[in-house]
Amino acid sequence: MAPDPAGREDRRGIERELKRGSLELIVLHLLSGGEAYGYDIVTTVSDRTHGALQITDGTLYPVLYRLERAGFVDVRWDTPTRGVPRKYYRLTKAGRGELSTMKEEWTAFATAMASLLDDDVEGKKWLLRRTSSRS
Amino acid sequence: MAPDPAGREDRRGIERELKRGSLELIVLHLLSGGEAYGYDIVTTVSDRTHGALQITDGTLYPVLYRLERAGFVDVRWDTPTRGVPRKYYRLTKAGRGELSTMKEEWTAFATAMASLLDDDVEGKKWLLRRTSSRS
DNA sequence: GCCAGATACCTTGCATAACAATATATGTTG
DNA sequence: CAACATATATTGTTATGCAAGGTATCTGGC
Repeated sequence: MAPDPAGREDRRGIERELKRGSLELIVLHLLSGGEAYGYDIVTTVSDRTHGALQITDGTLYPVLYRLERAGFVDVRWDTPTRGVPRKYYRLTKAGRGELSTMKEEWTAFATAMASLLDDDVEGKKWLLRRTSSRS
Repeated sequence: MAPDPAGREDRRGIERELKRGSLELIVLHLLSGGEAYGYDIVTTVSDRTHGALQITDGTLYPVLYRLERAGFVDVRWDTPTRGVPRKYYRLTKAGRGELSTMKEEWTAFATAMASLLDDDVEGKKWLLRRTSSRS
């Protein structure tokens, strides 16, 4: 809305990179609650995460297209006589399988990261491969 | 070590994408335990995560270069009369600040993801923006 | 009727980063 | 001296998030 209040666009956050590979999982997960259309998903993601996660429509539509191509979602056009046409997406069986797989992969990754970061690196030393014994 | 036991390399995993933006954090974190050189970091990452996280040297060196350029690490060449020359990296003050920032960003992201995925999406319905009251 | 803004979809081009492949040089071992 | 491990570096490929632009419909104000 606001055209960027103050200089915050320079916060070249890593967030953009973090989303990589997570968006498909997010969309698949949200669709497991029933069919939905693109514009709704955009706002719902921001909603459910209280703004912590945000995606733009320019990002989402390619994601949906990828999911459709891969056979993970089915598409249905809703073109009412009155009202803007909407494209509804619904999980397929393969989509549920993929959701399950991606969830596991994400959890494994997050777990590995968390254990790495929680690690007290101060105490531990490096592998200390020695080329010559300096003893 | 094992040159890929069975057909698993076709698992065009999302893992590659998940690492996006996390590697710098990982490297900074590991360096907080003291100086280290590139080759060592590669094996240490795999080591500390029990193989769950792996990076190649072709990936790491650009990361280190980026960190150096940004002023987050200092570099020191070690060229012994005997032995392969090594390039040692050490966190700068700015590097510690960045580490702290990235850690927070990563945690915020992971938390948002976790809460989203743990969410019982079945029960919740979509925002249900209605164009016309169908009552 | 007309204009502004919200809704809803779609596409193009750019920047970034992970990685395979490749190259170089040194050290070690048989 | 050949083979392998150590150690650093670069190039080209590829994937994807996103800004920026576009189209079309509906609603409300005047």
